[in-house]
Amino acid sequence: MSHSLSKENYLKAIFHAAQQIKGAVPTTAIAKKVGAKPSSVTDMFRKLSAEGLLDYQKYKGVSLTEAGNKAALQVIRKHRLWESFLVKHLHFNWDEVHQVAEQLEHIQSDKLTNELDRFLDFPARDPHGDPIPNRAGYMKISNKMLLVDLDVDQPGVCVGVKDNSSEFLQYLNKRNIGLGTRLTVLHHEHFDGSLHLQTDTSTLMISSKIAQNIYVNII
Amino acid sequence: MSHSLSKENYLKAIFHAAQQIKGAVPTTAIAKKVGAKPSSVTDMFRKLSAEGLLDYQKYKGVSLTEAGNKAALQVIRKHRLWESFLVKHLHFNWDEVHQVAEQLEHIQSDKLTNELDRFLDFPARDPHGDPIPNRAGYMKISNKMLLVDLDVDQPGVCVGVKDNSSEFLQYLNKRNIGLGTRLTVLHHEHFDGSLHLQTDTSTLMISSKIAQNIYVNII
DNA sequence: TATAATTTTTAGTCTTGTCTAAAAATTTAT
DNA sequence: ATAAATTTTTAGACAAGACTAAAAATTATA
Repeated sequence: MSHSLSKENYLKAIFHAAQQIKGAVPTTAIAKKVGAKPSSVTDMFRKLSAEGLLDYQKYKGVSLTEAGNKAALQVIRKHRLWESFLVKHLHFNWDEVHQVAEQLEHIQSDKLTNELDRFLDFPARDPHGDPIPNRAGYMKISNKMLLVDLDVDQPGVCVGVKDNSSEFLQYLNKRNIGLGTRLTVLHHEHFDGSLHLQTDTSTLMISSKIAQNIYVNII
Repeated sequence: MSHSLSKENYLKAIFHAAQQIKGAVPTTAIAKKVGAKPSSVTDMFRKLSAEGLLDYQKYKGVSLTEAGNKAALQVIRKHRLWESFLVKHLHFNWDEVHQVAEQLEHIQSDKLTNELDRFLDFPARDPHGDPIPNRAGYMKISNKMLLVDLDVDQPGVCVGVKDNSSEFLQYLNKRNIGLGTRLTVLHHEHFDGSLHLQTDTSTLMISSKIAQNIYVNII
């Protein structure tokens, strides 16, 4: 019932990739996510497939079986709970938690995970706004949209980010954008796609690339 | 500066063994502790020696270098801090923490370790009464003694255990013996070495073997 | 102090997870 | 529809950490 660190990383990567892509997840997509060569990924696809965690068809790609999906969600649950703990109790910033949570997510102890969940008072979301699966593996999907798709003059609130890299998060820190920040798009620049924003405290300009990595909900 | 999980386990095992034995630590002692065959231990001795963490002399055994000692203490620090966290905040009993702490002690993040230490308010001892090294690796040695060596009618207080196995700790739970329990030896049975004890709430009899695994301080 | 018993090391093998280089399949472009 | 480009797989190798079996060194015994 328990999988190696490496296998858990593959399952997690496949889970995340499957949410962005339509059909089966191709070898190269996972190679990029886990930082391995495609040939290594093929090997691992075969192993996980033999364990009943993946459906794998040569040259087509993979998808998670129900068992694989469940395993991936448990890893994601742990990752997000630990991130929450680090920010809430250990003075970590949202741009510092990822690297440590990548380690902590592999600790095997149901009691630890569930007690941590209780200790944090069963948080619904992690410090990046991502939903935390409950102990049954259930995670509600939210109907958030990308800032770049928000209509002009339609007020929104930042509820998450697509890119969790510390570079991106630190950029947002500098611009005073975080979870809960209210934003209104004042103007879309046709020429380069950049956006002029109004926040509660100031106006600012951000590039289209940035706006493609910020999730908002309409208020 | 950072070592593999397996290497950290060897360093820790050597540290603990060195405290019980006089001179160099022999291959077999470590084989037992880490659960590996002596030939594997020899291999690892060589590797750690090449990294400057051990002094190794063929057929003689090993001792920790200053670097090795420091590395071992950092692992022990993390182990004991995590045990403290599990008991204090996550409803773990002292007989349940070891297995999980064995995993958590390998997480690499100085910020995590030091913030955890602060969060716990810089505890001096873990749930078994063992001292926790500070961030500089300094750990004060205590002048505790074994219960079996306590004089008759000399009141003492339980300050730790030598055997951390859950079997032993659960045995103590059943007998209502824990950290802080006050004990007085009423009588030493000559025939089998067993002890008759007086606690605050009752009198009980324990075997010599048990008394050899309980540390006490004189009150 | 020889000889026996034990401990330690050596030599060779295995598994996991990775790699490179080359072959095969698929997709894209002409 | 065929050639070119890309993706994926195969084949063979390697490092870490462990194992078994056998050899060598040490320690204990008679």
